[in-house]
Amino acid sequence: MSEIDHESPTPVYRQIAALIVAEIENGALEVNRKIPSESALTQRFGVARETARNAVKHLREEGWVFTVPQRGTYVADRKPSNESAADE
Amino acid sequence: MSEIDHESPTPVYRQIAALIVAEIENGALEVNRKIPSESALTQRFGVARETARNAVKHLREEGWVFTVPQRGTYVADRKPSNESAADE
DNA sequence: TTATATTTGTCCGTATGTATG
DNA sequence: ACATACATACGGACAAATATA
Repeated sequence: MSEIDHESPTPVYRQIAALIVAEIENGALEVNRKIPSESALTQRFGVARETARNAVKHLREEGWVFTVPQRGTYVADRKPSNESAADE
Repeated sequence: MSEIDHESPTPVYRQIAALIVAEIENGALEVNRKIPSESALTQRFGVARETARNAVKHLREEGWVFTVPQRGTYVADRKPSNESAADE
């Protein structure tokens, strides 16, 4: 029951990115919390890993998340913060 | 089984365009859905690719479809709509 | 130390579809 | 009808760092 429409003019990776943004905005994904891993997104949306990576890359470029190599990708805080965070 | 008449005074690309318009109007091709690719039209109507491209171009100019670079050509919506679009 | 699992990083190749010459 | 280029999407593979056992 993927929410992904492969026939849409909107690229699949953009659709996934939009869904994640929605979860960030509605609070399902909190600041400094990990978002689902690439392989998790791959399974959840039934897409190739490259597509999941592309979605995350897009979110990164738009400032929604930041990625820590070999650790994961976390929801970015747009507001000033005094703590490092991103540990778990 | 091509519905194309090469002897007709109507250019082949216009005939193809008309057939696609008919499919849009009878609902076979829905709004925001992809229309057949250029190569698909090429095979289906047994014409050169340039001819297929020309048909699509004609449809675009008449507002029946819109093309998203590197993605495909889609049936346009003539009515005002607050498209979900999947954000930005 | 070793082993395993997870996660991101980085390559390879293939296919489709459009854009252009 | 040909070739090239680019964006998107899929599939696979291996490496490196991290975490746990």
